[in-house]
Amino acid sequence: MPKKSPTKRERDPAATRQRLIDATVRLMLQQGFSGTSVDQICKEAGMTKGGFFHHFENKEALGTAAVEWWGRMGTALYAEAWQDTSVDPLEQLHRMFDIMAGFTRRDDNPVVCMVGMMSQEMSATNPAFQAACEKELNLWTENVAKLLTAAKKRHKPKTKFDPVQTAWFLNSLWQGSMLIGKACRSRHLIRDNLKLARSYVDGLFQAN
Amino acid sequence: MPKKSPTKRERDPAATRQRLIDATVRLMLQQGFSGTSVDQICKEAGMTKGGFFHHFENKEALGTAAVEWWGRMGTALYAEAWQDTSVDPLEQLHRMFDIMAGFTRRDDNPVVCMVGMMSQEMSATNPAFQAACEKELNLWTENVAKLLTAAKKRHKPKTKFDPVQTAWFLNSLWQGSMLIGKACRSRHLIRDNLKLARSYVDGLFQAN
DNA sequence: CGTTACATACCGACCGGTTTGTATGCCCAA
DNA sequence: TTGGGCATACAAACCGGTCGGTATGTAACG
Repeated sequence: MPKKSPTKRERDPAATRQRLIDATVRLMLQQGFSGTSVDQICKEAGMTKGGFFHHFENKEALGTAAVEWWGRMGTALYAEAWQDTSVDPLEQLHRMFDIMAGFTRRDDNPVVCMVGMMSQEMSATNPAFQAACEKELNLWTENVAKLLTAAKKRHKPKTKFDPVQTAWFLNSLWQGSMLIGKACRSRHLIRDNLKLARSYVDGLFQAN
Repeated sequence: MPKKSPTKRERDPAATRQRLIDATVRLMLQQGFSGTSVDQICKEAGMTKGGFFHHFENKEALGTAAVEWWGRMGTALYAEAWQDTSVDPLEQLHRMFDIMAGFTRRDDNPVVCMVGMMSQEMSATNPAFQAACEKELNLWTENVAKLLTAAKKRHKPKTKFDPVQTAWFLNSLWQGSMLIGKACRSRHLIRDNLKLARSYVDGLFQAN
């Protein structure tokens, strides 16, 4: 936060560190973890190798930092839907679906999840990445499960269902949608799946 | 199918090629594509670099061959459910879910899909891989869509639904289940999702 | 049938370039 | 002046891919 010299190049280690993470996220979403080199990351961040290894012990540390940052950014994006407990929890879920559908309308970057990518590529061999990904996936699921539980209290469920199990169901569907959307180069497919997911959730409860 | 020498045959190029593909699949399921080196593949297949590049133009060619082989193996595994058109198509779908659930009970290797992994890791940068993965995912969806269409004729649908769209929904759910199952090291989760998927499909049609 | 000529299958050393990571020193703010 | 932020230079392993060579199977020809 200290800003002193207006002209000279600023030394802001926290910002530099974040620049490295941003660059990593940008590159990893495109090429995966193994496919992205430290040199490339440094270049993207306007930094040299020496500077990089000053901030991160190794490439793996950067990877976990990137996953954690992705998780924080994600919860921030979903916050609008998750945090406003004044509205009907079912409405909160609807808002969440709207946010997810909104991702498909942003042309700036593809609809992908770094956690999902990292899981597929690395979690079988790298325990640190596996744990980091599991944590983020758990977080998402917990939030959705909470909403489902709350919705269950407000609305009579049409049939019995377990909120946690259903939340994992929705998370899986979401991750799989992004996966297939990427392979088939189709945002439309993702949107269709979200529609079906929405009506699936609605169908859990009785009308009105 | 040329079969000449009845005795032991040292040189069997087709088998050698397959050995390389098998080794690739085995390693890639664990470490991904970029994470697996040609040297490693050769060692796993009991082969040398020179021999390898006699059979495949480059690493990418091997990758696409592996994806194609995975697709063929997959359709062979699902064949029992997909091909027996004598039974009720809804029953065919049930059998398919049983086959999928069966994957979670085989302790020999984790419940993962090479196409899904390849999609996440490579399809954004490598058009050949992207096309290969898209093709295999399309195949799976087409088969499921066919069954749903047939089921629609035999049973009255409870509400309107598009078989193709629903097939993509199920494919996404399946891929996402394997993804999350890997990250969370849980076969149980996959099984739960399959159960929900099964009742989702059942719920599309009227009872009886 | 036997020899020769050639194509195919495979080997393993090697190449240029890239990888992650280290050692060291400059530069600027406190 | 001192210590943290960052750059330069370099190391050592590893990468995909090439190349010369060898072993083996096959077909033509006498």
